[in-house]
Amino acid sequence: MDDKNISQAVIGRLPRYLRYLGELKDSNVERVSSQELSELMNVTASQIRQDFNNFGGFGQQGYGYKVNFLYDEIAKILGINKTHHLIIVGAGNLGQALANYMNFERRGFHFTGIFDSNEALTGKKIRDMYVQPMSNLENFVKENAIDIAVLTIPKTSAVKVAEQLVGYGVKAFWNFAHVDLNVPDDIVVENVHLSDSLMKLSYNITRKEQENE
Amino acid sequence: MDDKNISQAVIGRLPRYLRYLGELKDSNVERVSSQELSELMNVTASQIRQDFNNFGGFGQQGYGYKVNFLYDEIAKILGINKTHHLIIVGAGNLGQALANYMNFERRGFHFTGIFDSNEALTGKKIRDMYVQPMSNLENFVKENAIDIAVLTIPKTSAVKVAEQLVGYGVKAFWNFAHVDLNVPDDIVVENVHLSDSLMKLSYNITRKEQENE
DNA sequence: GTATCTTTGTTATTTTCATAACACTTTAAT
DNA sequence: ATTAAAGTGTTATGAAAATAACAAAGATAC
Repeated sequence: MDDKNISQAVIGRLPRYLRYLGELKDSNVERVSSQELSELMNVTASQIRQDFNNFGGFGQQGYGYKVNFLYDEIAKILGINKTHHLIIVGAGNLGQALANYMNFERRGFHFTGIFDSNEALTGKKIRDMYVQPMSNLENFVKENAIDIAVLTIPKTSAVKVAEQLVGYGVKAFWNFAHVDLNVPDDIVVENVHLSDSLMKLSYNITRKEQENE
Repeated sequence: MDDKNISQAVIGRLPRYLRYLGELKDSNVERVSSQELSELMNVTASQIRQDFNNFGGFGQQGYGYKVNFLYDEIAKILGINKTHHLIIVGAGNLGQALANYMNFERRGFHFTGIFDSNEALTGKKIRDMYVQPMSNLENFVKENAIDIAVLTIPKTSAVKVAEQLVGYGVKAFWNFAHVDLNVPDDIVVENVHLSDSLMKLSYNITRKEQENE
């Protein structure tokens, strides 16, 4: 498994492969060819083989891929096995929803705390956890070796809070705030800009409408 | 504004341009060059000029771009001015959060209804709206000319519900269900697969960790 | 066991996307 | 007015990504 430098385009496709492989697994399918998978997923077989080969090739010529093995390998690449400690910063609508909705534990993320600057929320029970005030943040992050922060706070405070969290030792952000974080290069940021996504939808609707004229 | 065939790569960058231009606007900046914008946004000036030129070019040589004008043009391209009618299907954690959190109205989306198959939720007040049972769906969509459905239901029901909604006249989906919808080509789908995003984060953390060894 | 078929891994080609280069236009300075 | 500087639109080049092609490996059938 040589990890030279895989493009984010490839990485972005891995979770989808994993999803389909999981379904095959659940249906007790033992083997699958790139051809079959390509028809199922609506991508080219060539791309599938290229993608897998970035990591060394998981198949057997003349046979195909063993579903279980392939699934496990991709899961490993994605780091699903590794354990990380995660907090949610911002216990508003979205923060609460993610706390309840995402199954962090099942994905190897230990969800250990949720914080909000609005002290009216302090102590509110969410899932099996109590909202903490921001004044607890520094100690909590340091003591619990938190490496991931989910940012569900307004953009006005996101940049500053992210900088603070980096200072406390956080290594990665799942950023829902609608702003670009200002963090060092060795910090990982995955942005989820929902309003950007909605605008793309808007564009594509408009385009389709124009096409049908 | 000739609309030959703009790549989704370009479209995907437009919302970010819009965001930065909005900030410049708010700071009463009147003009901006591709060079300045490139430094601000951390992209190449060349890419900015190329992107804008897909739509005909909005600047003046030797001067740059007028911030207000450019902002409005990009907003127009993204179809922010158009009005659409939108419902949320699935009033669970995520559905409720989006109802409260997204400012649909400000983006030209008329949010007109929210539905859930769990009848215990029927009548629950969310924002200024009451959760409706799925049995209302068909009539509501047809009578209110709903063109967008936000899907925040489990993947087990998403595919079927989407097919039904297409039958009722829905033209676009903002899909949060972790599954690929099966809809005709003329239907627009924008997927937000949060767990995929989380896996990408996971991968990149693992990668950074390995680099630092 | 041999021959045929399947299907991968990998190399070659094509297409798409990003960057660089530059001619031409406008602005600004003297 | 003339010249220099700034900065776009656009063309040319380079890089990256996707697809196609194919040889080698293994599976299957007889």
